[in-house]
Amino acid sequence: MTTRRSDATRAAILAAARERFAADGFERATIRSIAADARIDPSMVMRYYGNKEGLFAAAAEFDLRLPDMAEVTPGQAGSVLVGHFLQRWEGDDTLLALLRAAVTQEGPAERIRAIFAGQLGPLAARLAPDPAQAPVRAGLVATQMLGFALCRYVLRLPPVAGLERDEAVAWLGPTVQRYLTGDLRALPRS
Amino acid sequence: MTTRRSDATRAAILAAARERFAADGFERATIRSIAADARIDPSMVMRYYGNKEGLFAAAAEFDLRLPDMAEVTPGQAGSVLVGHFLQRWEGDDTLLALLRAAVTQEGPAERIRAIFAGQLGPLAARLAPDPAQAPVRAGLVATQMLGFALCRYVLRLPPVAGLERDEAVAWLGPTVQRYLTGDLRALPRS
DNA sequence: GTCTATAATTCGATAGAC
DNA sequence: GTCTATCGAATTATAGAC
Repeated sequence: MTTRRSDATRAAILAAARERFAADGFERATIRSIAADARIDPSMVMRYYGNKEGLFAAAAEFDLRLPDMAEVTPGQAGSVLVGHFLQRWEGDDTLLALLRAAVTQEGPAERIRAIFAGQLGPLAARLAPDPAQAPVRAGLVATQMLGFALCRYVLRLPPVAGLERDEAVAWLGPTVQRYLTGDLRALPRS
Repeated sequence: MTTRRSDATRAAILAAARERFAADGFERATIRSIAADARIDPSMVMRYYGNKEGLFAAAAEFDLRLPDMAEVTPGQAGSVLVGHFLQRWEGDDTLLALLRAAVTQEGPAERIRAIFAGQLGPLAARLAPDPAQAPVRAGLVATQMLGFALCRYVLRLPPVAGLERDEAVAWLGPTVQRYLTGDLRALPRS
């Protein structure tokens, strides 16, 4: 029994949940509104996912799908990564839902920590001059990428929200590159 | 009548509000809990601030107190600014309250936009090679500083939360420096 | 100024018919 | 599987006594 008759309904619920959680955050997104969007009864949500936290957990499964850096020139890793992040962020509501929820809920915060440590960490470990620095380097990349997403998609700071994608890559790429592979003592030319 | 007998009470309410909003976010921080912390009756909060939004607005007044960069070598602006931000963030709950609330409330989001545009923008205008680029440069600085605060104080990503202040300045300083004064085409050495 | 009492909503969650 | 009805809890906000 790999497929159930209710799979379509469950998928509709998750899609609506991702949209609502992304747009409103965890508290303000209500089970009632999610059910209305999915055109099903609110009690179905409880039946399938137990409670609101269970629904969020199911809706917030996420894979960064980081590109294989084997075919990328080491010096281009920063730009490639920034471009990938922007694409990943704009094509899917999940990261936005996760970010909005993580600010007030411990569960989603832990999920974000797991995603960045578990998926970005290994990439940093392969690129960093000293593998022992990988966690810090991955963390620094997270500060810049999450900060950019925060300002662009959540706070909508006009100058940041208005950047074209290639402008964003041009500005953030070197930053991420330095966090991944740069020497702490090698300061950029002013 | 520049002072009122109720000023002490009002100040106690605002201090408690900042703590609760910073720790719990806008929705989960309740007027009841804030009043309990301030050891006054919940109805006093309504009397003084009208409603929950009015209370938040009063509690979230904030001045970045950016240092006068006149006495700083232009090349040190990034590090000085990063150090100042960290200090400002750790000594006051207001920015944390503002960030947590801004993720789900439009009012606080607008407040953050105003703070960064109105206070960081002018500084960027004086330091940027081309004043026309000042808004974008200030916005980029915001992405890095807010992203760092998000990862360190809200999400508590271990590698970021564990950084010493001077380590943070050493990593972020050059990034902010480049956003403020760097040439887009001058990439840092890898 | 301060407090009690309560109105008015809203929401998560449950019980149970069909 | 689907829906109705509703419970129980929590919250903002108001009215009014003292």
